[in-house]
Amino acid sequence: MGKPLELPFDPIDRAAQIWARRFGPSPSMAAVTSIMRAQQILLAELDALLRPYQLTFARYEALVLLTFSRTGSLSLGLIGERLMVHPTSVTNIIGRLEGQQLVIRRPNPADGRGRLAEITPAGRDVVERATRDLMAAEFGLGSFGPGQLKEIFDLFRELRLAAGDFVADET
Amino acid sequence: MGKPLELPFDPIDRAAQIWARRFGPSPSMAAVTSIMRAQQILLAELDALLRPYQLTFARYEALVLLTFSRTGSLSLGLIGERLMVHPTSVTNIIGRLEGQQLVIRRPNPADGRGRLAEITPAGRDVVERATRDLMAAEFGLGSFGPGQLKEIFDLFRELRLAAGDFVADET
DNA sequence: CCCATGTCAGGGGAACTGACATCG
DNA sequence: CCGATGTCAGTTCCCCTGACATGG
Repeated sequence: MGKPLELPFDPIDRAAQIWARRFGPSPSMAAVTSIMRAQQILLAELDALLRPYQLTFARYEALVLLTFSRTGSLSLGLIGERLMVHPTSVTNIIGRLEGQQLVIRRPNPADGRGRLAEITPAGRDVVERATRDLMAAEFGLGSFGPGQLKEIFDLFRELRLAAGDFVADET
Repeated sequence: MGKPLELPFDPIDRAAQIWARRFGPSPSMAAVTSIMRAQQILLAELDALLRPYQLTFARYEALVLLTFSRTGSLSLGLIGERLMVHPTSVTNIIGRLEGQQLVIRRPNPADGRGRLAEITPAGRDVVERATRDLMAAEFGLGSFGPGQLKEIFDLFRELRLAAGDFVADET
């Protein structure tokens, strides 16, 4: 994780002030910068928590998704769709998980072109333990209360909706 | 940018529901996943806006920081501190900007070990034009109102503070 | 001598493009 | 034949570790 810098001021807030004098106020600029930094902090923390299991957050997400399926197996295309990652990234992620024996690739009986990724018992075990650690660490969001967490989710749900990730259904 | 998937449901929300049945409710999980996705969407959009100028967001930030300094030049160490990036990443970023003639490296008169990165007129010109584009696009956050932007900033300011990026001073 | 600054080499991980074999 | 599914090769990018030369 990025070492504590302990600057005597908020660098993003300071940049926003100079920015306002130079280009005019732009609340979006401060907001987007803080989102970038927050993601960086969180990803570093999650990856550190997952390192003992030789997992990255992306690979962890794929494993969890597999445990959610009834048969423990999903086609690669569907995995990419749910996790919103590029097809070649799915190939890469599943390939690494297979190398770790946490997943095996099987032909898709329902479609000769496709292949299924199936989680192994070892994979289930790793998910179980890693999940315990992540939940204990509150996914790096321990500084927030339940209300704030919902606030974050709701705010970004709008953004994801506007970006076309999904179409609205539930209110 | 990731093509619009247009799923008929919110994949993160669905995962959160299954998660709750499996491991118990974890609002942090849904929140952190949505932050990751939001950052991915925003970064893709910013990079697309900056592509005509051959810039990434990281390089753009460095250029902007240089325009903020009185002399148009800063030591590499200070750049890394303000942008919160690793020293070797600073070397890389400045090296690329130098290759694009947007920056030049000069010896630091105040410290024989150090070097200054100084923005060139071409660099200032690119910042000017890129900034116009980014502001017109509201940094990808056009779906938010001013109140929501401040909300985002304030929420993540807490997180950055907790992570030790800086120490509180201003209210 | 110790430490700070910056550089280089190298590895890991992820994203994307383009091309391709395979099969529906 | 057209199109979807995965894969592979190759590129870019960012992050980090370790080693190092240089100078305070």
